[in-house]
Amino acid sequence: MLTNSTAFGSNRLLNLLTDNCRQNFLGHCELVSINLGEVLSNPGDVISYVYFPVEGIVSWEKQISGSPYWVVTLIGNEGMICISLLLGINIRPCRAVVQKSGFAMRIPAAIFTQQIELKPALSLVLNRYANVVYNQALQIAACNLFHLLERRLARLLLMFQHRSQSDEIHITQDQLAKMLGVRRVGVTKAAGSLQRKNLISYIRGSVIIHDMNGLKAASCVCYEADNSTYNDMM
Amino acid sequence: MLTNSTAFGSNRLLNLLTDNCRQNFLGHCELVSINLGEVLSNPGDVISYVYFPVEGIVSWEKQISGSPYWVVTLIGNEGMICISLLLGINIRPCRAVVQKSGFAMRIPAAIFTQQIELKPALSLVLNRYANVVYNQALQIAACNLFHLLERRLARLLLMFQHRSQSDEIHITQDQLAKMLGVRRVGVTKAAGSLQRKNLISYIRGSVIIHDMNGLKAASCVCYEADNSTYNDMM
DNA sequence: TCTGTTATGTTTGCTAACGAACAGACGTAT
DNA sequence: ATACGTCTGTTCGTTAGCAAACATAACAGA
Repeated sequence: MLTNSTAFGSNRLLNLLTDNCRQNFLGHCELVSINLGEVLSNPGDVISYVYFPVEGIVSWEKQISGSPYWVVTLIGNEGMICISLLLGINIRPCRAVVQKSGFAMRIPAAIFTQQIELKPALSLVLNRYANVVYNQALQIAACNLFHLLERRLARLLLMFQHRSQSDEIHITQDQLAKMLGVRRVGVTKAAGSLQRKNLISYIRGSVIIHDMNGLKAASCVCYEADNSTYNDMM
Repeated sequence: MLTNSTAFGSNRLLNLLTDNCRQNFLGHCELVSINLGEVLSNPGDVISYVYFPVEGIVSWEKQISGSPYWVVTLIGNEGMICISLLLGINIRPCRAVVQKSGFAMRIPAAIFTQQIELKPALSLVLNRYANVVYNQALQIAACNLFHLLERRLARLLLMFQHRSQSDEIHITQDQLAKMLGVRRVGVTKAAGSLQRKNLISYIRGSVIIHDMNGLKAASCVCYEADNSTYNDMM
């Protein structure tokens, strides 16, 4: 039983609960390490565990017939995987892949469902988060429709930074391209442009953010919009 | 008190309830006419009523800062407006505009919340629909990212047809363009192409679908994908 | 019938992003 | 050291869709 999570960081959703409620919930959780490349969720699978990251980053990826996977959002210690269980749906809708190693609290699906029913405070918090997730989906839908690649790339980099609290992101242009649903060449061009503006620099497999405010200005409104939605709701 | 809704058509979500449960729920509803252009929901407003269309079509529209409104989905008698109340969120996230006149059952927000808590069967059905709505959002996000305008237009026309059970759609190219988040000229071009393939024809303010199967083939996978999601879940 | 408004058609030039292919630079393992 | 795989840079030709402007056609009301 885990009573102290500070040694591994903590999950911001669970932090919104009262100490009592959180401790009780954590008693049903297990701390697991999540490792780069690990797949926590496969679309169509029955949900066995719900994850609350406390460190590291997980990508939430959608695939539609005839197209590759692309990243809907990144999930760090501000969120959870997967919310659909809140609605009583026990089938995973998306793929979740670890993009930065770390740790997560995980809880068996059945116990999670039980806890939701027992603890109104818990479902209150998580319902609000579910609403954030829906709004994020609408935001990225609009973003895909209206915003240029360079801005979308800037947005994605900021999302990484925000969730890792680090200015260095270990990722290749090819991976970024797949996340954004575009060609690698497109990312090379956009990243080159951001570098020329002295906002970022990169070498083989890692991107360094030099000017966060500049990058915010170069990104689309969606980064700030998502953050606002989260802060307003939670 | 409404005990018989057949005279006005019915709502497919409510039809999934047992007769008893539905009759009881409808007792709290009021049948109202919804008229072309009427705005049922404005983003940011407090939710006063929840609507269950029984006839007609409502568009669910999102706006992000710096860009115009575009249509996330169309809602007919297969759906409801707005689901966020299911999660206890009483602020409207999107704009809802009547695109085809008809009727809807409406229920005050407070009573709706009460009913949800009282009737597990009701919340079961609506939770499933909420999941459909989330998946639709992901689908349109991918659609905006990967699919060509002509296919997206075909998709939208099929969505209209499906919800109105009519091959004639009263709408201008300019309105279709706004819905899709593109220029009117783009729609003129795409619609011209669909017409040349003998799938549709159109005159001043109305589009007629001549070959539904051909139009399905010309549309993107998203139309069928959304229908499958709905049918699998409900 | 005339006139103003709305809907559709078409053009020109431009840009973002695509697909495909290739070259060089950097690591790492043998 | 060499060889191989991976990552990044660059090119060429193509296309979808943008922005703006203008032309035609249909309808509605005075």
